[in-house]
Amino acid sequence: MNLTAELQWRGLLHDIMPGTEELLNKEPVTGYIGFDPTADSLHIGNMVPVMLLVHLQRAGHNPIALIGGATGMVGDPSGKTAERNLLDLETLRHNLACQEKQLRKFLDFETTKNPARIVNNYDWFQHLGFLEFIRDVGKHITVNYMMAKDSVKNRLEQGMSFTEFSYQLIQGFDFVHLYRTLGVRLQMGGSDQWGNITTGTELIRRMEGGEAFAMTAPLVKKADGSKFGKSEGGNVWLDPAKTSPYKFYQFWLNVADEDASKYIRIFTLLTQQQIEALEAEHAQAPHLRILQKALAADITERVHSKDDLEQALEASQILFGQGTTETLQRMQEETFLSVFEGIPQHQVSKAQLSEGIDAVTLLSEATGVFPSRGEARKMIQGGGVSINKEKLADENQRFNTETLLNGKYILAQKGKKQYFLIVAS
RNA sequence: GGGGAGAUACCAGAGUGGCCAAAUGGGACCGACUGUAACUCGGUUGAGAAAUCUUCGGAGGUUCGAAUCCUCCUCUCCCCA
Repeated sequence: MNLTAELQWRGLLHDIMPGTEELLNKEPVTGYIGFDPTADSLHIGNMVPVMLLVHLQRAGHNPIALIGGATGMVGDPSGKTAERNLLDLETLRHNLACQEKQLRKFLDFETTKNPARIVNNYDWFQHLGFLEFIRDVGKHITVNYMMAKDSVKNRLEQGMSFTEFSYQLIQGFDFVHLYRTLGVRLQMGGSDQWGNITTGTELIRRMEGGEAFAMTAPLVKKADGSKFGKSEGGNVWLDPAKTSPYKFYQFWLNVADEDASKYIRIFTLLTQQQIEALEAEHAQAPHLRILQKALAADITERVHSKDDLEQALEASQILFGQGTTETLQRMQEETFLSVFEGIPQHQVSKAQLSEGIDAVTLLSEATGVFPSRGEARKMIQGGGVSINKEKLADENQRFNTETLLNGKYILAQKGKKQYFLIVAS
């Protein structure tokens, strides 16, 4: 199956420039996608462009991931309703390094045939002077053309700085530079990047008399129309320090059926046959969440590791399976810790505990699980709190060292899904 | 440069001297149902056991009493030039 057909059935194809498909079918093409260093980790939304590169490489083409050391200094106005804050250089550099490390996990840099590459546009922008740039690049694009882009048009009312206005030229010149130096003829990205990408192909036509192509993936949304990639705590990050593998796994496990079908196509490399088989199986017994489990397992293993996946599975089993106070008590400390590695931890002093402590104080003042006593009390009264998997009926119930699992831990639970580990020390 | 409108809790948005810890909607969290769903329904959403205390852009003031009135400051938006 060729690349465009593959992307098509996976729901990864939104817009494609005429001639792109023909080019891809004819010869190996070098294509790139830019990543914006706004944070020190990629999040799952960034996995869409990552998958585009993965598919590009699997189809025998040459993928390049561009990290935006220069573009990150300016700030992409696409999809933004207000002017962005600039990042300082140090943050930027740190973010770039972190993202690069993550990108390396998904692409094959070792193959001799069509190895992936990473480039940083700061490398070619740092020595390019402003006069030189507006003379050599800016001369080829009219302000009228630039204003017609949605990213600019949408901001005309509220205003936008010259800095952000010029963003598309910077990104457009990346394309020119890569066209010249590495023979890049394709740029991909999210659908919000279409405007920036076409400024690039336009520049290539005018500056080089060359032809370059574009392809974008749709913006991923949830079935209910809300934004994809957020969980209670905010973004779902690839960095295990920001989103633990357990939480990461749980995020995917909890997606709606409709979304699971969609996401498994987008984020995994399972074949159409495999996916359809899973869907058929899922339809037989939706409560087993076959699709969600397959999706969560596949992506957790690829983003983190097999070990991380196994621990996430084990933790999920204990937390949501038949886990009782007894099973918790029987667990070895080592297993216990590895299972609960990803959940938030709070400290309590052993001395305080051995004197005996009531539930409200334990969960608020002593540990900070709840920000105030009132909130802890209300939640307990509402039947929303469990200790060591046992529902707390009385806010005045007292605890002491007897409560500790393995002589050290208390497992607190707010609602069904939010766990907190209280460590006595 | 001229004229006008406004700033209220996570967001939107009422309230224009006491009955206001502040309507209503959304969001968030909890509960019931369920598939660790969706839908629906119920509860909670400044702190405190309570008395009470701290909140309505900021600083002062008037008043027995201020989100509400006055003064100054900061910021935002709209219209005209």
